[in-house]
Amino acid sequence: MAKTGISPIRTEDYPEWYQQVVKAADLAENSPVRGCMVIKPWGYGIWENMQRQLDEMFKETGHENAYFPLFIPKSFLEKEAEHVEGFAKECAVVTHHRLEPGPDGGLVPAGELEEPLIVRPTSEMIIGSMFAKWVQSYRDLPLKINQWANVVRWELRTRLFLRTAEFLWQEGHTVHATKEEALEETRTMLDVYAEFAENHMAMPVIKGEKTAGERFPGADITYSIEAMMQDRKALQAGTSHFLGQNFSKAQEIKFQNKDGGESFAWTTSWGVSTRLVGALIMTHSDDDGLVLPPKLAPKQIVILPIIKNDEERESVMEFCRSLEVDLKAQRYGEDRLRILIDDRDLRGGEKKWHHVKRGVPIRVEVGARDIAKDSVFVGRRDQPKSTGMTRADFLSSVVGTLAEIQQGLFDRALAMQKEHTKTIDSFEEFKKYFTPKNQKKPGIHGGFAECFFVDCDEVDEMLKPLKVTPRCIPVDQEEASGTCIFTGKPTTTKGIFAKSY
RNA sequence: CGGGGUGUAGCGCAGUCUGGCUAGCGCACCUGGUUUGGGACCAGGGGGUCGGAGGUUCGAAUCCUCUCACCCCGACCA
Repeated sequence: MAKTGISPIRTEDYPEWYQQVVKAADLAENSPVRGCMVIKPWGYGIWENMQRQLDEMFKETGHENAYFPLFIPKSFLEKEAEHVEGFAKECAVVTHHRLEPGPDGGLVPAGELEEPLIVRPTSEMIIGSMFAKWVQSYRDLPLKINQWANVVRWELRTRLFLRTAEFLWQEGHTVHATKEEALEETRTMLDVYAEFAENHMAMPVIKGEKTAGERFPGADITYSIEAMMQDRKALQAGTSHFLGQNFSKAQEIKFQNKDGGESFAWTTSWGVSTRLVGALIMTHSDDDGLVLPPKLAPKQIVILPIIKNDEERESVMEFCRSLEVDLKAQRYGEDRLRILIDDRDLRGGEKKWHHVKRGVPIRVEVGARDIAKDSVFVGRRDQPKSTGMTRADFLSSVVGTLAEIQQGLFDRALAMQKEHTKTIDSFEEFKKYFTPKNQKKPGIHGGFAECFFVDCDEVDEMLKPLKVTPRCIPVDQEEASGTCIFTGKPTTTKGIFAKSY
């Protein structure tokens, strides 16, 4: 049997496979602080590419970046009732501002704060308080702000990238004069996220509206993009909220309109987080480790010099450096090609596996034999075999190859999503779909179920024992009517159901 | 926060039930050599006081008490 880069493999133990991929690819590790992770250079490099590409899309849709404080006065959070209820249980609270030597050595908190500060779990309240000052007239609208920040949600159970107590994200916050405009903004940003997921991450997603039970605390409408991971579970990869006037009323974000009257504004918020890195891992990676879509790979091509002895060292390195120069002169998408020459003093096989496990899309091996023929030996992460080709052919085809890999990853993921999405018309069939064959060792089962349903508490209760949740009500669906498979009531709503992260 | 489990070298583990040689093994690491188009081999070497505190004992990784951390399953969640 062929040796795999990762053990266990996906079908043996998916959660453990995930952890091993993160480790083998050197993306992140647990920190001394419970639930918090250290993002290592290779993992952070992926995030930086996501940031840069998303940021550009935000700017193109008329947003500006700003930065607001990490701390939120407790009283601010208390203003919007649903919002408080949603986040209160997972807030980190700062109550002191000084440490003093204690009686038994060590340090003890001193200087109690008059009002405790909350470490932001999200910034609607602190940003809204500033927006209230910034918005006076209809001429100040729309106000479209984004911030790149860290937030803290004191989760009980964490997993690297997928759910950590502290995570990095962007949060967009906008203010509009009319409901229609705010709704349009909410949907525009949902489209931006879907576009980023599909065209940059090569991850197919379903755009849809959240059910009442899954809505953001304080929102009137929450939209999300949902992706299928390789274990067929759903991952919410981004959300866009229409907040109605709930927050503007709680925070007095109001403006004078054209006829001199005063109106409450309409607000939105939307965000994606470092969870996307987790999504990327679980969408594309295989039993040999990480597989990266070229658009997001920190290095798209690694050049591996094969040096047998000191005599040939200089000529091989010379060839590699000139290859690097010629590659860097080319662009894939907006970016110059990102190249690494790995000249570490390691054995060839070991070095190759290092980059396989880290998901580098293309490896180029260059030894004296290749140089004599003016050729290179090229390996693709998405294919098992390497092939020799002339240096010129490689240089002229490489950008096309990257595009082909990017598209191939998307196609493969889409095929997987389609294969495991099933239309289901009875609760019996639904239960069967989501019940693993072997209860003790569930393994990979189920997928997405597409069903007619009525969004109500009764359905939520029926779903609980199955550990299945409504993921979303897809926005791109044809009008049709049917019967709710849970309640038997007539309905025109179709939803996607799945087990989820 | 409820149920279960685990803490022994950087990582993975054995030893704990039945207390007793200098606390072992694999991988990784360092040195020397042989190798080198593929995740090497041989030899030598460094590194741990057994999660923490207290207790029992002539003697504790091993027994007792307390405590901390992590993992899995629930509940909660981007």
